[in-house]
Amino acid sequence: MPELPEVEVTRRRIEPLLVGRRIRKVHTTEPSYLFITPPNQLRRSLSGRTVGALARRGKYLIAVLDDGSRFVVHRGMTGQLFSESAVSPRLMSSTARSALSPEAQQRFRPDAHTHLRICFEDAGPEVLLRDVRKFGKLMWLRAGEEHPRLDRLGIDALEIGGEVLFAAGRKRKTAIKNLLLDQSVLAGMGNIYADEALFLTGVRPTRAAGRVTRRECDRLAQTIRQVLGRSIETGGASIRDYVTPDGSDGGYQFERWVYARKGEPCGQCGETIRRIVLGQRGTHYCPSCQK
DNA sequence: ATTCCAACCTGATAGC
DNA sequence: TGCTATCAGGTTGGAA
Repeated sequence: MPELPEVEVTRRRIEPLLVGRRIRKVHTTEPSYLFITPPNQLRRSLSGRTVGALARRGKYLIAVLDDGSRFVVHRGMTGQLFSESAVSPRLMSSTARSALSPEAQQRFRPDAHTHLRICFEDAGPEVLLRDVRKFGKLMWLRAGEEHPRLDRLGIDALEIGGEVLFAAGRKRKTAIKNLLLDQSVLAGMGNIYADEALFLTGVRPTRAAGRVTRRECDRLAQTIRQVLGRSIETGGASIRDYVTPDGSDGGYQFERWVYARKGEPCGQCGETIRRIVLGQRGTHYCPSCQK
């Protein structure tokens, strides 16, 4: 679910719900693929701490705690981070929803997919993490501790320039789309925005990275920054599971040109949008606009 | 060094 | 209605 814009919007909006608050207690589910730091250790490490700041690196959210340790969250494909008071149909499964009265649907109830509940000393709302597929990652790092997942990240996609992109693509045979999704090159890029940026630059996703010219890299980098920035402005893309911390939807799904538009006419030329699989990811493009 | 691809997990939906 | 196949916004790690 969450690519850079969704993570950044979440960071900005959940920051006031975390920073300066002292954690009283943390509830978790049982150990699973989701927990890099075992849940019992996570509960122990977070309890009693006050959140000092909330940062973002690529698709990772990093809460810096008052003892210098860090709580790191990656939301994978379906991770949702939100306030106890959030209201959204996306926060429960459709089967669960259909069994409830309309009034009951308005109130979020922690379910089996709610893997983290952070309760605070003050009377304010809890902060929750829900992740149906458990592709997300939660870890706690002591002060100064490093981790390869963070160390491997390349330049933040909001800061990308044409020269870096061009340099990364030299002598690479892989498709330009795959290069854009490589987090060690461009931290934060994800499937939607890779497809959208390539469409707006007129470059076909299958083109070998080494065959993208310097000039195209300049335009591609600029387009990437624009697309990501615009999505942040609209609150991110709510195509499936993504909601902002208060439960409201983002708006970027209404602005996309090609992503999940297979079979629809291209908004620029009318040609039919195609879907192929590239690097195991659904990839969408206009065969006429993208060379 | 680079590229490919199975695996992690659950739910929604399209098609028959 | 029900069953089956396909699809989903991500990342890792190991094989080729």
